Amino acid sequence: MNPFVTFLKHYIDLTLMEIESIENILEKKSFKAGEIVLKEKSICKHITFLVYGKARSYFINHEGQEFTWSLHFNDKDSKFENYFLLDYNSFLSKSPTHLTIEVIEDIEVIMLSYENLQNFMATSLKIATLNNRMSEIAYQNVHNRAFSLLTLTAKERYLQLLKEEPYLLNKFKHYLIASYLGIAPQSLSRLRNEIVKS
Amino acid sequence: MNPFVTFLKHYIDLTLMEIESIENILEKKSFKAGEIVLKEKSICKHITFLVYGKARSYFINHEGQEFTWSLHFNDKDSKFENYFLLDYNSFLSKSPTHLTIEVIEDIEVIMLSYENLQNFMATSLKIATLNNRMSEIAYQNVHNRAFSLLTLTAKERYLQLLKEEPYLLNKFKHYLIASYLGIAPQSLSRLRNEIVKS
DNA sequence: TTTATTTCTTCACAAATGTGAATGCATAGC
DNA sequence: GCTATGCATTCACATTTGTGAAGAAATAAA
Repeated sequence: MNPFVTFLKHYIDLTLMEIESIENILEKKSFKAGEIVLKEKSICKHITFLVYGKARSYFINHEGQEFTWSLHFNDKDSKFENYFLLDYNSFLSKSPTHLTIEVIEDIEVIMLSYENLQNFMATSLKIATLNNRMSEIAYQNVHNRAFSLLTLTAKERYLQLLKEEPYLLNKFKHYLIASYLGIAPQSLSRLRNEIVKS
Repeated sequence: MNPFVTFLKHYIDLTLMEIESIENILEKKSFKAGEIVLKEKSICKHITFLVYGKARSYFINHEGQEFTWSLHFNDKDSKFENYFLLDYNSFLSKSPTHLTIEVIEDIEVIMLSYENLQNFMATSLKIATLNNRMSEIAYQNVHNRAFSLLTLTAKERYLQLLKEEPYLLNKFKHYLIASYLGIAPQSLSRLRNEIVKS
């Protein structure tokens, strides 16, 4: 079965007919390391589900500094947000995205276009509910992210990461982890050093 | 007409019958300055629409420090998030909230319970779509908040506030603005001073 | 108006984080 | 096994932001 459909079935019961309809509108695609899946200022027109490989999304500020928004991979540790290569904001409002999504290790993805999703939702309340549920989960993720950034120091954010997604440290370069935490790589080194000593 | 219904009509067309059904499940309520509308660790069971007055939601960390999550009021300048006194996160997942919502100036609100909303959505695709749309907007707000916190310095966040919601400075005490920006009141003073001089 | 209370600002100093350079370490390619 | 390259760490120093205390300004109370 299509891996994206398998994923969906964790969230909703689907009949065989529904599964077939969904599979008909999904598109499989591959990207090589270094390729750009979504480009800043473009409009995010697909929900892109990651089947294997690694990617990251990042934001570039006016000084050219990069800030990692999320890290993507698909394995037993993956959380909801790790599977999806998209800017929900741009996708929903058709506004130009601030994010760039870049492939770190060759990936295979399954894409679902905005139009196909809308058409499909119009025919099925069940799918509309699923979409609802997915945007709720996306909401909770970004809510937690904002909370951490507002209320925690860099050290506390690193300790939180150690506790809640320690596997990231093996999967991604430390300078990406640092950028994900919103700090300089040197600061991450310093924090790691302090924590080992204490 | 019920002010909440008036608000909803900016987002969706409603028949007279739908309006009547909605008005039947809405509840008007008042709170005095200093009262708590939503308490930390409780579950947020209502969408609470602010008709008049002022309130704020905040988070308390393990050291007792308060961080203002949002500021609430209802006038010509209000943005979507200013109208609603709720923790969408807790509301959607029925998890205990980390937020406290406190009245700053006597308020009147209109409350819609989770159960009533669910029942209503089940009978009307239109309302389900509206709910969808509202959670999308909520998503975009929190996304922007997280983006600012990740990529901007305190000074840049203050300049952004000056540009995008300058009216907050007249409506709320500066120590609340500071806490909303995630900085100490003294740091806000310093930034204001620097900006005047430059 | 006078006084009391709260908020805002300023200052000096402390703590956290950023920055650039130097070094060490690991890995890939030769 | 050797070398080149990229990454991680460490250090010294700069910058930003936090903190506590004091005074000024605004607001509320008397």
